Amino acid sequence: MSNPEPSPPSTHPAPVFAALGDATRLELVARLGDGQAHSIAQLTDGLSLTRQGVTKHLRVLEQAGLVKSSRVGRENQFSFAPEPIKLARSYLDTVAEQWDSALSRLKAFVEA
Amino acid sequence: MSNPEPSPPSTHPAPVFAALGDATRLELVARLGDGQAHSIAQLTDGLSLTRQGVTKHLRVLEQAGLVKSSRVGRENQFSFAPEPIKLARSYLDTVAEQWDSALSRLKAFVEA
DNA sequence: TATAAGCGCAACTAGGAGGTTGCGTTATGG
DNA sequence: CCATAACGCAACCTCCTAGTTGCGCTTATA
Repeated sequence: MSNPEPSPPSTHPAPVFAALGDATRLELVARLGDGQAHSIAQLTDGLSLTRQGVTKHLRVLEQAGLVKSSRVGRENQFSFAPEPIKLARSYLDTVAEQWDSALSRLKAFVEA
Repeated sequence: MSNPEPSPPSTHPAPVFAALGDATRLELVARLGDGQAHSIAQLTDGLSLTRQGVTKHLRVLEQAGLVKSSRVGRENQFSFAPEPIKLARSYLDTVAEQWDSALSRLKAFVEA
């Protein structure tokens, strides 16, 4: 770990959605949403998969920019990073807005 | 098609995110966001993959509830369905809010 | 009534995702 | 200084995904 392609901020939301498209990773994100840093062992606890499995998920989250890691002592501390969440949210906002305005245009056309 | 597991509304956002986690499917969603119904052949046009490939993607979107289909004549008309988008958005809002409140609690703690 | 458009189904392939195990390395702590 | 906790790396496995092709069925249309 510690260098799984820091990957530029990536303006494309698909990888972010893909990273969020897994129940285990959503659970990890939820746990990291407490603002605290957690070690891999901590995050593994309670999840029914091995530490290496968790590590792989964290790597995916990190490549999507949703998580940042820093080695402290013998532990690898992971913490949440909110930027991609905002990106994803604004994308969904765009889609919803496009949909709404398309609908009202259609409605106006029908009523005309 | 016509019956690829209508799948109950599904309150879990992971499948929705997974469906959105693909550039081709995001493109399809964007095209369907115009509020119009489009046939598979229409949606295939301009995408560099076969009709069957597009069909598979549409099936994924349909299982996630993001798209609805109805056979009309010899065409299968697909249209956008906004509910899962709202679900995903509210989930992202929850995460962001959890993050913000956790941060302000930490800040208050430090300043105390 | 042929022909063509639009589709569904099934089989197949290559590659990636999720998951495991085994083993070696580096820090902590008694 | 030695045991152990926390990792990283690599190999491996299974299953799903994205994509293709071939074929046959149904619906429009010239």
